[in-house]
Amino acid sequence: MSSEKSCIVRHFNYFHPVSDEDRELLAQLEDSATPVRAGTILWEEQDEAAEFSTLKAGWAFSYRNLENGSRQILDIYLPGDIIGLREFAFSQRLAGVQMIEDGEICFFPHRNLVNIFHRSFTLTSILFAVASRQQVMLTERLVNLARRNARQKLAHFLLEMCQRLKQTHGNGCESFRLPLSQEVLADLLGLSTVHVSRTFTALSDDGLVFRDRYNVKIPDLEALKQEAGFDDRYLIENMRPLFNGAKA
Amino acid sequence: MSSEKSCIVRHFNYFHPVSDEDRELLAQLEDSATPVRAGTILWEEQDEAAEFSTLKAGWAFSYRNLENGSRQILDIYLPGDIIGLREFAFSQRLAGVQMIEDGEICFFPHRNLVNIFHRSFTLTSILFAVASRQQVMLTERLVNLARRNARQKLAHFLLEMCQRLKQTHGNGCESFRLPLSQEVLADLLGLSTVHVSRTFTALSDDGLVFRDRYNVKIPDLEALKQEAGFDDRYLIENMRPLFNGAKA
DNA sequence: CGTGGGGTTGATACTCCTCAACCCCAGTGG
DNA sequence: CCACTGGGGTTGAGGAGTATCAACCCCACG
Repeated sequence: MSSEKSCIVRHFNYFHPVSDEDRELLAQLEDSATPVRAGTILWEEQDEAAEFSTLKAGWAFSYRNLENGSRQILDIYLPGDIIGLREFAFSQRLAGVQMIEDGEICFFPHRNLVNIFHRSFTLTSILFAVASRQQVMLTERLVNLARRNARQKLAHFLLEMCQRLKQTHGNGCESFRLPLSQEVLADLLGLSTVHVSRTFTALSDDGLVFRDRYNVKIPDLEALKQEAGFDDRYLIENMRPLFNGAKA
Repeated sequence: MSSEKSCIVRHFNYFHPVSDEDRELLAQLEDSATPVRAGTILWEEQDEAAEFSTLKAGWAFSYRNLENGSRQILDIYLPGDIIGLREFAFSQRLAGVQMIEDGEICFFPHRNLVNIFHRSFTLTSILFAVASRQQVMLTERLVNLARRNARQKLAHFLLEMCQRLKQTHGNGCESFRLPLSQEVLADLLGLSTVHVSRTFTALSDDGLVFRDRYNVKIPDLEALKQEAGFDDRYLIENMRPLFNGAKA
């Protein structure tokens, strides 16, 4: 299971078991994994968009550069995540993607996606679920950016990350590694780096979050959830009922 | 074409021509249109999610209510739009939906979506494209909320709406109807109603936007696009290349 | 003719930004 | 082994942008 041939299967299995046949189909359609160094830009805005990719190892993020020189980070991608589904209906990239750490990625041409639609009902449903989940996460981030103050934004983001890490890598939330500089956090949360720093010290003064380099400690999870207005339901999808009722 | 039997086909045709066979399939799977009054709540957060719906007539919006009493509006839906795709992988609604004006909607059970995956490759691809487009629009709104000031937020939103209206209903942008109160605009843009009012008067003083009740006039489109940092590429999807290359 | 929803305007307060100085530390070359 | 350098982070002072509260206006509607 850990040395899975396909990049994507591990991620898919989280949604629904993948048959051997489907597993074979996936392996056949995706390109082989290639290593990428930290800082590498996988693609930039306005590049041609003809494939998506899956992260086999390492972290990455997608971003938009604005007219005024600022940058908005849109997603953080963890190992197993699918990158670039967004542009399926477009011929150009609408956001750039950059590696945060060394890693490995597989490319998967859009036209092969269409092959999946032809050949596997299960994989199609899973892909749709992945897109659905991404949209829901985006929605939650939108609310976070629009309606919460710096303290809540930061707390909410940390909780989202530790929940995601828990789901896919089994870490706990009390203490986890978060290899993001305060600049990245600022661009992610729509804040200045200065204010991110201040917010961390404020949260630390209140005993809610302790950050040392890339290590984050959350001693009282419930207290922080309260502070952030965090409700993890948006990260807990469940598509089994759909499958159960629909085979007929 | 205007008196289309299916709610959804008109929307789909915008992405790719729909065959008679597919047209029949859709008609068969969706429930019949039912009229709904302005203000009706189609569903609320945490309701069971087992279907999505298509707007045949009227405007609607989706929203999230926050702990602190504020409300964030997530999307504005126009006639022809699909509502609730977001929750495909979830068993609960994550956002409520309310009608802005009298209209008509069709419901479409999730499990029928799965039937489409089984039976029509073209419709599956279009559905995926619709999800893709929705995600892209959400992304652009996220950037708008996170990185722009009130003036730009409002300008950007007005431009997005008039572009969408142009695409689906053939209006021009110089003058169009926008049946949204300043309270709705505030909840949409993450502002207070007071500041929305001030921003309108500021834009009007500068000759960029004139609003009278629900009518909006934009005398100089280019000037406003400049002001807002608006680039319409995110609204102009194009999935034809995909189809052309993938049939084999 | 009163009532209420929607919008405008003014005064004040708070959140977060910007600029600038400074610190810490790891890596590099002499 | 030490001095230099640069990236990342912290702290302070001042200012921009937007929120909040409150009063008021307008007008459609019963």
